[in-house]
Amino acid sequence: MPPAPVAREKVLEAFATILVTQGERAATLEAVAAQAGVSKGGLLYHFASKQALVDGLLGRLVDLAAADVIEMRSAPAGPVDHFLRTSAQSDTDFDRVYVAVTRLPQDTYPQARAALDEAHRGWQAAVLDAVGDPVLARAVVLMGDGLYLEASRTGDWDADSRSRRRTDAHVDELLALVDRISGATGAPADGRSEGATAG
Amino acid sequence: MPPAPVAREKVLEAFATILVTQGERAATLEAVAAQAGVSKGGLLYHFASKQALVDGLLGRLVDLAAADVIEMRSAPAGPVDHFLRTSAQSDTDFDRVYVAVTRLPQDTYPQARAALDEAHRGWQAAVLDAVGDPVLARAVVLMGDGLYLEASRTGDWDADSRSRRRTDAHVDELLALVDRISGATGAPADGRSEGATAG
DNA sequence: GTTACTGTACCGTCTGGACGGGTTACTACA
DNA sequence: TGTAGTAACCCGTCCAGACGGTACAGTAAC
Repeated sequence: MPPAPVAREKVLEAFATILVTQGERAATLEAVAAQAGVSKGGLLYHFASKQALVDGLLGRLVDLAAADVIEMRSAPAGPVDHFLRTSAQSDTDFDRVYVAVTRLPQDTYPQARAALDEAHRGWQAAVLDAVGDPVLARAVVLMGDGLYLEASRTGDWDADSRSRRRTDAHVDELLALVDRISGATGAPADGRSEGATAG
Repeated sequence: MPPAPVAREKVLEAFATILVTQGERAATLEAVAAQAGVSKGGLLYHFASKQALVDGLLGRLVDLAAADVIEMRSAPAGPVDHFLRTSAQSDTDFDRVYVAVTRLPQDTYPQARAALDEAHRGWQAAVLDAVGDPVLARAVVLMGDGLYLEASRTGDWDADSRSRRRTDAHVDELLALVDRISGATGAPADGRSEGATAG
């Protein structure tokens, strides 16, 4: 086997990072290559065009989203806890890629919208199974999106998460709120959403 | 008085529209001028540089945000109703400008983050006054952001809002949910958030 | 005469993409 | 063991076009 294509992963990661921190404008092939520590020619070897680069990022998103839903459903503290807690983070691969795709123009890349919708369907279904009520499930998913947006505003995308604890406390309160509602509205189907909310 | 500077408004509106529909990349001076029906020279007459154009958009955002908070606080159905309902829309000036600024790279334009934060503070305060509970207020504002993100994904930015009714129904359910919680948690301070939620 | 533009022409820089190398890892055959 | 071949991986450079911005001459309303 020839040398493992290490550049491909690095390029995708760099693309997402630049999209999030500096925006679509700054995400040029050269800038991405430089961030990845790869030459421009090396980048173009793996992704023959910018469209191919975007497609690669979208593929990565659907993979990570599928993995995230599986992780959600088997999370010890329940899907809701896992979902909201990770939504508030900004230091994992998945968060970075998700927000990166959010920054892409949805009109120019219709597949970006499709990928985001697919991720949402997975979340929605998992949360619904946990809380029972469709309206509450929708509210939870919306709050998750709000947390993503908040995290993307607040920044901290490469710093070593100094403000994590503060954000986590806020999420704890939200989880407690969801627990109260879900307890009052109807019995949860299977998700143990009251496990580790640290009241 | 010489002819009113009508081009200035059109340029700002065009800038926001292109940012939302086609992204930061496509928002070149020439493209903005063309979308506004103005010559490039005419655009540069009002905004001497791209930075000035961005500043103009940010100024417009803070103005519209301030007006929106006032409108919220005097809305017949209460601040929460007004907030969530307008968050789900995508056909008003304010929504377009808000999402447009969201699309700007926050690292490159720090004032964009400041403007967005200012808007959030206004919303948060108004919602808090209405629902009483800080955690619930935070949840509502997060849901509003989620609705903005959803609207920016779903599109409908220049179509004449065919799917408005469907979206509105979903918001009705969310408002009913918020009413139930706010009733159970504590008495609202002054906002009549149970007025027109169409239960 | 000032304000509010239109229109064209131009400059320096950056961008996506093409292209021609070059290195590494593995296989084929003797 | 040697050695030739192949293919995946990656580098560095080049170019036409687009970009932000400048300049300037002209037009029309007030």
